[in-house]
Amino acid sequence: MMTKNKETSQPKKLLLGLSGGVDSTASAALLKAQGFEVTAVTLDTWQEGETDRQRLERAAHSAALLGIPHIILDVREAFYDKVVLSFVNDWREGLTPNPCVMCNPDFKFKKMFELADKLGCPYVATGHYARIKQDDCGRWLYRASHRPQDQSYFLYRLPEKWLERIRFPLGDKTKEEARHIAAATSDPVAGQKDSQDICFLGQGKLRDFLNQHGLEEQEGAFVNRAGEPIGTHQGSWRYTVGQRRHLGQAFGSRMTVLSIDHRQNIVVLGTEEDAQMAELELVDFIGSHPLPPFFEAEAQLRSQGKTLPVTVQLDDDQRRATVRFIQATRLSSPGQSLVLYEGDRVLGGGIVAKMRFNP
RNA sequence: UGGGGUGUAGCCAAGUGGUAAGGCACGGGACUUUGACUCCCGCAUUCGCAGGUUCAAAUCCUGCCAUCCCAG
Repeated sequence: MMTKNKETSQPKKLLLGLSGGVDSTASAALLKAQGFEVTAVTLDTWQEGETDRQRLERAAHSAALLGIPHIILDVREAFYDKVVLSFVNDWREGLTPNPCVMCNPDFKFKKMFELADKLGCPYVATGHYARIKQDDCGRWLYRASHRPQDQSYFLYRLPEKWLERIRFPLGDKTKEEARHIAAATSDPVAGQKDSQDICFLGQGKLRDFLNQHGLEEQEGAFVNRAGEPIGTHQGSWRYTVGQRRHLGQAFGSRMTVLSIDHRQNIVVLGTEEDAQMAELELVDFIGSHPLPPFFEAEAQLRSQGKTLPVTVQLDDDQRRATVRFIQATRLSSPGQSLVLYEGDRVLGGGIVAKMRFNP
């Protein structure tokens, strides 16, 4: 059922990222109903396993049902170079990267804009749950209307110049609404599960993946904060800062990974009290717009994480920031992102570099 | 060898006559476009071994074994 919008004199050409999942399919239907001349693109990013083939087929199927042109873009090599390799390299350097945060600006949207320009599409859209608003300063990324759906955390690194051309049709929708809309288009898509781990891991587990990519595992020492050995670990790559389960060894009580030294293959463990941090340093900071050198904000260390009141001290070049938590909070991990909000508005964010624990 | 202590699941550990807490580890699931975190479920027919007392024993008795400490 397609109601052509009469008011829309010229169709607005738009390139939509169609993954074959619920959200992008619903987006396609919505955008079409809004009078956009939609072309769908599915990025073929990975080669392993059946699941990805099925995903491409579902996307093609949905596009056909909606009667919109569909392009499958083979970007496997670029994806590997840009996203996968830097992911592995980050791990090698002792970081715990968030591939989605980097993939969006550095790869996914980038590729889509390239194609959009080639096709002469002024607009680019995805099924992300986020909004974009404009004020005197320009455009800002906002949280989705429905907080449980909000994915702005993953998008904070999108440059402002792109926001003008981006449309997020699901920004004010709930997951249920999206599911209904998708169901009206394509049953098999609507039945898809939401959950997703790192998209390029396939069936395998993260540790196996890292292993296959050259991060060998070697037994080493668990040490306490004093540096005294208290156990044996299976290889520092198997752990991530903040982890406090599946350590592979019983210590009598819960222990948390406080830090990891991949060079010396040492994993430092502490108690839950040891794992509280009051302050951290961000690098690769990106502000949505120029920000004052010192300000208050709310911070999130995770997409669906708690909102934590903080003060932010920016360096002169606005590339680094010191974030102080009003209340000490459980540690994050180097390589993860901290995103700053003012209400629903995304102020910016950066990559966690150093954390200061409680004495 | 003599004296003392201890032996409960992979680890730690409650439980001293009434029919095996808990934590960690492990397995499974939920949550989730990141790693984690969190949540749920499962996990000793059996308490070093062998006898004995008792309606009833991991808990009492006897013997043996193992292990730790002290003793020159």
